[in-house]
Amino acid sequence: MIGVRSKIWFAIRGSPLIGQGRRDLLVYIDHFGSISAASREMGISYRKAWSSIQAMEECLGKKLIVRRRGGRDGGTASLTDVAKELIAKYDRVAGGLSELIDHRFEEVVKEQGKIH
Amino acid sequence: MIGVRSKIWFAIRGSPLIGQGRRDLLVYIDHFGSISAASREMGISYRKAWSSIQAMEECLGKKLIVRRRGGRDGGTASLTDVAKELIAKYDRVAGGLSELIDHRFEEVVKEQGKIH
DNA sequence: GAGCGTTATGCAAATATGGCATATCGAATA
DNA sequence: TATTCGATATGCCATATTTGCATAACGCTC
Repeated sequence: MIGVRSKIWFAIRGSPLIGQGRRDLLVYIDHFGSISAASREMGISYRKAWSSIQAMEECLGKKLIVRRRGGRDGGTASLTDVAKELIAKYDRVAGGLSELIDHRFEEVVKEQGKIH
Repeated sequence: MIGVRSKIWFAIRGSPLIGQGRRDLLVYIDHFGSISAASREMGISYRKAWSSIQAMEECLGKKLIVRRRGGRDGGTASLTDVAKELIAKYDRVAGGLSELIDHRFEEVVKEQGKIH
């Protein structure tokens, strides 16, 4: 019935840089080679994906995506080294945390009380 | 420059029940004896505090605050046992987590890389 | 029953979010 | 060099969420 949820994100001067959703977006772009394919696979609009990338790059002040317009396939996108480093660091900080929190939660909630 | 932030909250059927902000609000109400004094001390509007309480009670289906209107002081508010139990359980799940995350973050960020 | 400060709530303004439509681009192809 | 294609890029608007303002309702005290 009652459950626990959590979010973790990097921020610069209070503005969000990257969280789980944006991290996933970067990974998808890396895998599919374009922003549009990545957003399609994730089930989000291209507009949203593009806005997320824009926000990340503006926040960090560095390019995360190499964009190429034109070509037979219309264009492609790939990650910069900075983006790959960002993903790796985020994963190392956030990794396993939700499992840890879930475990703590089970310990606490299985006790007697008015809340179940 | 770059930092890490996190949130943890309890939810019921996807809708948020309690997070750090609402937890603090309950503690302030317990301490000051009224919703209005609590919101004043927290620097939030009474409207926001009231809405938060409403949302929590509706989500959980149990009363968290005993409200009394009228009287010399205009009215008072205090916590039910359910509210106290909720605070205690939240604290035991969320307690120390931000320190743990901060520690992990320092470990990761102090390494060499393009991101500082 | 008048006064007081609280609880309670409608409503509008401000802000954030998300989708639609369309312009723009440039390598490949003919 | 002109056409084609699918991707990138972006303005605009509808919707949802958040926030604050104003005010009503309450009931104990005096």
